[in-house]
Order: sequence, then C-alpha cells, then structure tokens
Amino acid sequence: MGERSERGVRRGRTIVTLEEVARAAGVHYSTVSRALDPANLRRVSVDTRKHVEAVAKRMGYQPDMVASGLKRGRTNTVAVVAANLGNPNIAPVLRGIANELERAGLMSLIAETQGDSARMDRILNHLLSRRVDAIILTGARIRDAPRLRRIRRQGIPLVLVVQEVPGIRLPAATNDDFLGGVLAAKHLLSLGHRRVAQLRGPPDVNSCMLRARGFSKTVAAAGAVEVVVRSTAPTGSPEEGHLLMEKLLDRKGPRPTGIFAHHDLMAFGALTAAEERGLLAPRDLSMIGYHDLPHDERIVPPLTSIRQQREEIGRTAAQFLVEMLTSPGRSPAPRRLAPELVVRQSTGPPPAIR
Amino acid sequence: MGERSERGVRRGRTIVTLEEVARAAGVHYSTVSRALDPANLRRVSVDTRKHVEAVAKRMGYQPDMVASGLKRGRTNTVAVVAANLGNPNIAPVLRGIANELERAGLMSLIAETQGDSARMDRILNHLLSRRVDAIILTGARIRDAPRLRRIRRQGIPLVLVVQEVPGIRLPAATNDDFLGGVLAAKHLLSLGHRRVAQLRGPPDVNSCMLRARGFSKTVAAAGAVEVVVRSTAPTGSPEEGHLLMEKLLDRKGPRPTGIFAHHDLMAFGALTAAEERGLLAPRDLSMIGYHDLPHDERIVPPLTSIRQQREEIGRTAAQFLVEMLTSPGRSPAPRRLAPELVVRQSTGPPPAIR
DNA sequence: TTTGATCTGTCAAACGTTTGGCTAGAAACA
DNA sequence: TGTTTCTAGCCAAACGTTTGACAGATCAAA
Repeated sequence: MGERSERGVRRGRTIVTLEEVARAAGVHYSTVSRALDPANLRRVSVDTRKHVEAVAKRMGYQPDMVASGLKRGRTNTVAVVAANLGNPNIAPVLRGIANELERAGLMSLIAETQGDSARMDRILNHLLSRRVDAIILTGARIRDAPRLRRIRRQGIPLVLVVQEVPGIRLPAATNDDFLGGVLAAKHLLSLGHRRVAQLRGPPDVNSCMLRARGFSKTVAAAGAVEVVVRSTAPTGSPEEGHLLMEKLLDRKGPRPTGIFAHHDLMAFGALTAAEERGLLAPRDLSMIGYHDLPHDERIVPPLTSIRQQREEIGRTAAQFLVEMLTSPGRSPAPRRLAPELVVRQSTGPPPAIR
Repeated sequence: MGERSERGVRRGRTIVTLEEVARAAGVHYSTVSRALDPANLRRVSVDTRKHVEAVAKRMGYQPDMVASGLKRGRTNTVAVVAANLGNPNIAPVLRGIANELERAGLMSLIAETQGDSARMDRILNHLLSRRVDAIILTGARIRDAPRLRRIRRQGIPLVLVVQEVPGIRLPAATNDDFLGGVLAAKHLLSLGHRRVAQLRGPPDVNSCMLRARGFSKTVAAAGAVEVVVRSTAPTGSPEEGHLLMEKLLDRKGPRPTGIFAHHDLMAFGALTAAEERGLLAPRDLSMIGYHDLPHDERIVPPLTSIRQQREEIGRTAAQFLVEMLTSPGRSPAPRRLAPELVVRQSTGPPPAIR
C-alpha cells in the first residue's frame, strides 16, 4: 500500500482521511470504513464502532465521495437537466424531485441547458463523465430523440419529466396535456362558444402538440368551428401571444369568440393585443390560458387556466428513477397526471348569446 | 499494477477505460492519458496523439472524472446553492454564473435549499463530501453566518451572490440595495409625496434591511414623514403584501400616499388590499415595487419598480470565483451593482396636490 | 568512439475508498 | 482436550486516473 500522506491538507483544503482517523483511533482504516458504514454492522463490535464514531466526529471526518464513487461505481447523485429555470412552472417540479430523491438517500443536482442543444450535449457529456447515477430530463424537445437514444445506450437510467418525446419509449412523468386541451375545449363549448381558436406553442414541444390535438378533437366532435392560426416563434412569451392574436384578428370572416392560449404568458400578450383593438375579455371574447401561473389572479381580467400537479409530477418521476435504480432492467410505464380547470373571469358566454 | 477488468461494463453501464483504449491503440495507458490531455503536449509525438485520439473516439472513450477528481483533487465543478428556484429573480443570475463559469472550463450544478436551514446543511455537507471546487451561495440569510464560517474554515472558495451576510467578510456580488431604497424614496419624494411607508421584507434578509435603510435615510433627509409598519411574515408573497397593507390602512391618522414594497409580489397583494377599500393607484396612492418582474407590465396598473442587473450580478460572482481558484489566497472585495428605477403607471403625484 | 541532449514512451506509485479473504482468538461443542 | 464455529479486525487488491522517475532511441557535437 505504501506511505500515506500525513498532512491532511490538499489544494488548500483541510481533508481528514480514513487513515488519519484510524491512526487516531488505533485501528486499521478498513475498520474505520466499516464502523462508519451502516451496511457493515457485523464486522465491527459495538464498542469499536462507538469509539471510531466518536473519533471521526471529533476530527471532523467527512467521507470522500469521490473516492467512494470511484470504488463503488455509484455516486448517490442524480442530475436533473432543465431547459429553462426561468419557467415558473418548473420550480415545483424540481422540488418534488429533490424531496422524493432525498427520501431515497439520493441528492439531485440541477443543470440548465438554456434551451440550447449544444449546451445540452456538453452538459450531458459532463454528467456522464461525472458518473452520476441517473439523469432526469425536463423539457426535452421532440428533436432531442437521437440525443436521448445515445444516452440510453450508455446504460444510464434516464427519466423524462414534464415533456415526453414521441418515438422513444422512456419512463416519463408528465401532465396529461391531451386532457388539458380537452378541458379547455369543453369549457369554451359549455359556455356556448361555437367558433374557437388556439394560440399554439412551438411544434417541437410535445406537450403543446398534445394540447392542440385534445382541443381540436373535442371541438370537432362537438361540431364547432376551429379557426386555425399557425404558430411561428419558438417560445411561449407574451410577445408571441400578442403576435398570434393579431394574426388571428387580421383574418377575414367572423372572428372566433373563444381562445385557448397554450401558455398563460401568451394569453397575457393576447389579451393586450385584443384590448388594443377594443376587444375586452370576457365581454367580447373568452381567453383561457395554461399553467395557472401565480400571477393569473392579479392580472385583469383574472385568467381562466389549466392547473397541473406540478410537485406530484416531479415526485412521480423521482419514484420511477428510484425503482429503476433498485431493480435494474425495470422500465416503468409513462404516467400522465390529470390537470384541472381553474375558472376565473377571463371566460364567459360569447357575445351573441349574452 | 495487476490485472485490469476486461469487461468494460460496470453496474450496467458501458464504460471504456484508458486501459482498453491503450490496448486497442497498442500503447501504454499512461500514453493515452497524456495524448488526450492538452496540457501534456510535449510527451507524445504528433502521430501517436492522432492515432490515440482516433482510437479513443472510435471506442467512445469518456474520461472518468471521478477517478480524475480523486487523483487531481479537483473536479472542475462548482456548486451553486440557491434558496428558492421559484423566485423569478434568480434564474437570470444562475444563467450569468453558468455562462461565465463555462468560459473558465467549469461546470455549475445547482442545488436548492428550499429556504430550510437543515436542508442547507445537508446540501453543503454533501457538496463538501463531493469535493466540489467551490461553492456559490445565493440568498443566504443573516442567521447563516456561523454556517458560512464553518464552510470557509474548510478552505473551500466561497462566494455570495444576491445576498451579503453582515459580519462575515466574503467575496460577494450583489445588487446595491441601499441605493435601491434611495431610488424608491427619491422617486416618491420627487412626485411630491410627503408621507410615505414601506412594506418591508423579512428582517433576516440583508438586502431588505439595506433597502429599508436607504429608503428611510433619504426620506428623513428630505424632512418627509415615514409611517412605520412592522413586517411579520418571512416571505415576500402577495399575501404578506396584502396583510401589511391592511395593517397600514388600519392605523389611525392620515394615511401615507407613497408606498414602497420590498418585493413586486408584495406590491401586487398590497394593491389588491387597497382596491378592496376603494383606493386606486395612482389616483389615491402610489405604489413602487422591487425586482421588476416580467409581469409588472401586465398587471393593472403597470407597476413602477426597481430593476437589477441580474445576469451581470451572476457573472461578477463567477468571475470572483475564477479569480479565487486561479490565484489562491485572493479574496476579491464585495461588489454592489447599481439598480435602476423603472417608472410605470402605479406611481404619480399624491392626491392632495393633484 | 564517447558524451550528451532531446524525444517518446513505459513503469509504477499514488489519490481515498470499499470489500473479499484471511487469521487470531474466543466461544461452543464433543 | 481437540475440533469446529464465530467474531472482530487486519491485509491488500482493486476502482480509473495522473504524473514523477526512468529508459530506449535517435541525433548532434566533440
């Protein structure tokens, strides 16, 4: 084995090793290792264990998880890769994940891709290189499929959250966005709207596609008319909502009275665009958003929206992961949690029948 | 050295090691290590380097940063510990940090304390155990001082961001919150308000204390009257703003006409509370918030607020860190970046002189 | 020819753990 | 007493890198 360092200082940091604790406790360092490892109860007597624990505590011993990780091939760390931390939707999901993982003795560390594929690649490579035990990916785009396949081939457990990616079967915990679209449509239809429209999110985002499909299908089944306006920009910003709403209002023919915006922020912008033409909700049109952001209540008019079980979605994803880690080979089936309609004042009966 | 594993699979993960690349390339594994390390240019011929690189690439070699970290005592990873990722203020700061660190070849990984001291301790211990190269802490509370001293004693570079902690001298990049308070006061005073009040954030948050001080001092210097209302709850939520505003309006005597809320969300709640009593901004009172959140424009009335250089604050903190890592022993002086007043429609002249 | 010097590359010892194997002694059993 | 079975603890080999020490070529200079 050879000589071991006596200094206890490395790169300016005070570091106390097993060996040093062992010397102070008068036992072999492997005994210290066992004494401090709850899984190794049988190999060390109660007295020794107590003694070693006391010495370790006194010396401020902190196990080196890098060394441990190297030996064990496991780091007890899970990486959560998020697309955009500015998205107010994401924090509760991350919290659900972190809390559930902590219960399993795992630590979650978060990285942000900033919606940039190149950065996502760098991050994923780094994390693989770091030998994290698993990866949770939130906000994956449809175009990320090849990337995900590559990761999965490495044999590392991978779970999606918030966004599924069609064409690649991975454990995923998401909101049931198809149902979300259905709920939005049903609400407008039940108020009497017969001419409706969607302000769509980006086509590369699976959840938006699902919302759109759920909405359209429900509208069609009821025999109502959907006015289609193509989405353009890649984000769910107020600016985009404004733009799409203008496109919609610029169309010839009778204008739709019920609008479903795929994102609350888009709804904000759309409401502004409508107001600029003298159209007020809910008098002249009804607006329903998506996500139930914290400010929906404060804006005028308070926005009807679709609420998701954000924390629960995160927790579910974490549970999937723990399941995969404890029984390798398992691959839990994707699960979609039901959203809920939150009615506020931005929706009402259409002007005709008022 | 002994036999090395031939399998290339560990815990279900396909892992290719230096040794395997070396065997395939027909050289010693130390040569592979050197060939792939840009710092070791001189020890390996161009031909060998090219050959090794090709083989490594073909085999999909990914260096094991756990092993490397153990040997080098450095992981090229910086942990960013955030109090609350739901705070819309924080994402741009994190982005500034991540982008600046990436330029220095460092990766930032984020953990969230959820405002819980016990969790913060667990996270910090874990990170120290992980041997991260440095820690950036955002949103530290005043009561965290002992905790921070403990970390610093371990010799790990530690930088504060967004919040300084009085009584412990650490490199920190923050908004100049004293100046923020001054700006808010000056704005109200210049509109003609002579009777003002603050809806304060929690006293355990240094930046709120600074805002309060800057505001009070400026008001006093101008000979105007500040009506004091004690803060109660520990968060900057709309509910708290609502509560404090009610407390303020319940007081006897002439009511203040200019209100400075320490957080935009508090301002939202306060506006609602005022409206419930028939008081509208800016007609009956002026409201100025803090943080310039994205929704300030959409609410009614659009909120006058104080804007910070969020990304720049993050970048500055990261620069401090890089400086500390490259020249150990250095401890950059705290830096406070100037905020900016953003005037919207929630402020105007007081009713008396209207 | 010797003597260096310069390049390339190999050897092997770490880094701090974990863990199978081993052994000394105690306890149990015949 | 002799044999077996436990128990508690030590020994040392890994885990995959990095890196100082060393050595075989090659080449130039003396």
